[in-house]
Amino acid sequence: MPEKVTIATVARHAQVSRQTVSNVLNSPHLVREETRERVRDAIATLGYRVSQAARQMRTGRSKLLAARIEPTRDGINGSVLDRFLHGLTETAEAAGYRVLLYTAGDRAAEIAAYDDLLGAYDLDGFVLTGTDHGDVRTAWLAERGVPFVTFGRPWDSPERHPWVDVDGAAGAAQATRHLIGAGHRRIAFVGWPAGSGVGDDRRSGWLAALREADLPYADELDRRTVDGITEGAAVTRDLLALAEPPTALVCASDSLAIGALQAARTYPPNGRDLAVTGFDDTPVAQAIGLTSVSQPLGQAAARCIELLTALLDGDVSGGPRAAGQPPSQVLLRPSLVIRQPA
Amino acid sequence: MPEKVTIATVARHAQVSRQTVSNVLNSPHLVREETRERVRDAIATLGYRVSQAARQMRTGRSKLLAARIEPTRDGINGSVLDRFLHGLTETAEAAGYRVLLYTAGDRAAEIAAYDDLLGAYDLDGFVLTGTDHGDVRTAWLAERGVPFVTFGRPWDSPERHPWVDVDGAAGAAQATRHLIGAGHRRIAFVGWPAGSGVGDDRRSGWLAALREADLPYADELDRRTVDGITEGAAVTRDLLALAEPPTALVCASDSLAIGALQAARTYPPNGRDLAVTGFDDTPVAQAIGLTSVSQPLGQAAARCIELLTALLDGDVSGGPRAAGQPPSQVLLRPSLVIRQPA
DNA sequence: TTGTAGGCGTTATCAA
DNA sequence: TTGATAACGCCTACAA
Repeated sequence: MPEKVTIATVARHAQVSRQTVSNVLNSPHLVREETRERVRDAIATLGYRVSQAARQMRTGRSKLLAARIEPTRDGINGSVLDRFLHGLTETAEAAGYRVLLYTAGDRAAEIAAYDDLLGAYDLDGFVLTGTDHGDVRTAWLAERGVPFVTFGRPWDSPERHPWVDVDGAAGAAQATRHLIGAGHRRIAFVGWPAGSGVGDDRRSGWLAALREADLPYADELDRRTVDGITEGAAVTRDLLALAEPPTALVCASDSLAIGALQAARTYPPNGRDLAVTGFDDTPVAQAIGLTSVSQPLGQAAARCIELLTALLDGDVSGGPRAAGQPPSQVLLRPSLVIRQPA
Repeated sequence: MPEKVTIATVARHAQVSRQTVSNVLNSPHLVREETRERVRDAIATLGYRVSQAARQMRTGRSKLLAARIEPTRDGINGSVLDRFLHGLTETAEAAGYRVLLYTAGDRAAEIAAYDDLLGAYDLDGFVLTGTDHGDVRTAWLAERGVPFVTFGRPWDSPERHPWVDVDGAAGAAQATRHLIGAGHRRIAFVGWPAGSGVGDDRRSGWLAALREADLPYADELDRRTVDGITEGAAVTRDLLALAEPPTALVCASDSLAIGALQAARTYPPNGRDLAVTGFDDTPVAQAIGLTSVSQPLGQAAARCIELLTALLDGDVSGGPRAAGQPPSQVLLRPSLVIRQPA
């Protein structure tokens, strides 16, 4: 059984003191080049790796970040988080961090999870997803000076913290313009109940594009419902039954869009032609040839890590954030993936 | 700024020595009940949590498990891993473990990741996914006595290690029987190139069900291709062009099944009726009303954690596994989700 | 430029 | 039943 390789093993092997090895690791400029090389050789041949546990005890930094993995709700939108997580892990690795997973049924459980993770593993920071109005989580973390970034804007509270988000309004506007360009004049919006930051944002893009093209706003074409395939189908049947039905739909999610397509295809007696766009470019959209707004999730994840590590490096103490530098915000532009229904 | 609560703080508060607090935590039976209560009160009021880092230095156990998050390959099958990971995290939490994520482009990178994770974070164990023939990863881990479980059977090598898997043959057989029950007599199989353990397994279920029903095997109905929508469509067009085309298809994945459906719908001149079953019950299947074989992923994840923690508890030393108890294997039965195409 | 001493929070060992 | 002591591997002073 091979002996555990510590900093002492390396020191012995390279004929230097333990401290010199530590210097090579943390402040290489202090060590003479020749010595440095010798130590690096020893490290390589012995396969030494610093023990994060031991380092953490001295420095208080664990090089661990946390992210939540949600219970695949809808199933369709689930893959969004999946791709985001993958990007997060990849970028974090490059920055010398690891991502720890946690689950939480509700906000209270999530805060309990923070407490546990912080206490037991001394996490360096958090990446929160799915912000909503009056998010209690950010308040809790900010209060304790825990570094964090959110993927999603803080929708109301003026709390200032770093965040990354995708411009949903721009995405919806692109989709709407695409439909207008294809000759549509009556374009409905199917979104989520007012009050959902994300939903309202996307709706505003639809509105803006209509205005831009001098198309009138009609209240009957502005619909809200809970997310889901069946809900999307129900709303669509409603819309198609109007005296002057829309010829195209901008949907706030792929789930709604799929429902819309199904409803249109089976609308009595022989189905109805209806152009539909979705949101999130999920695998389902890809599979059925649905035009959808694609979020740059890999990029978003990378920017989250960037922001977080910047915070971490400027905040070695772990104490409250220095008031000096303002937190950064990043708004990414989505892109429209145009497809032909298969 | 609140002082950091350590075992010493608790000891002072409860008027005992540090060691007694440690005993309350790890060997409560050694401590008199009255003292125990006092210490527990102190722990609660102070909000003390043991520092995993410090504990790890003494015990060598990190309470950390690792799992790989794959780059959403196909997009469609990606969500399978997603759901598995969620189950893993949830069950691990209940067992007092946390899940650390890592990525790896290929097998070599994956082994490098093991090395890093083991060296730096001193991980307690690994959950591997997607085993294939002659998996080098399991050999590497076994050689070093690192505890691990695979989700997926070791397909050839007689290496004995704990694993959890879903009975793909049983799933394919169920799908085939369902089609037979619906009156189909010419049922094709669309799977992956021979040599893929998972693919061969699923194919064998189709074969068995045919035999069971005294249906003849026809070579021309036994197809293999790379996974993907377009590939599935191509194979299906091929099949439909046969002199005696099949009326139903059992597919080894939802991707292939989707391709098959698209090909059938657009088969000249007016499309062709074709019953299709998929595999994995992905969100896409749900969305388009595809009958598919569903894997009990949450259960699989839970069994993985069970097996792994059992290993961990019996293997405190971290050394080679005790030869005494044979590793456990778990084969779960999938279920068929029957749907009507929407 | 390199080496020595001490301590981070915990648990194992041993003594009281 | 409880308490003192040492050690896990590392890093930050400080001294040489």
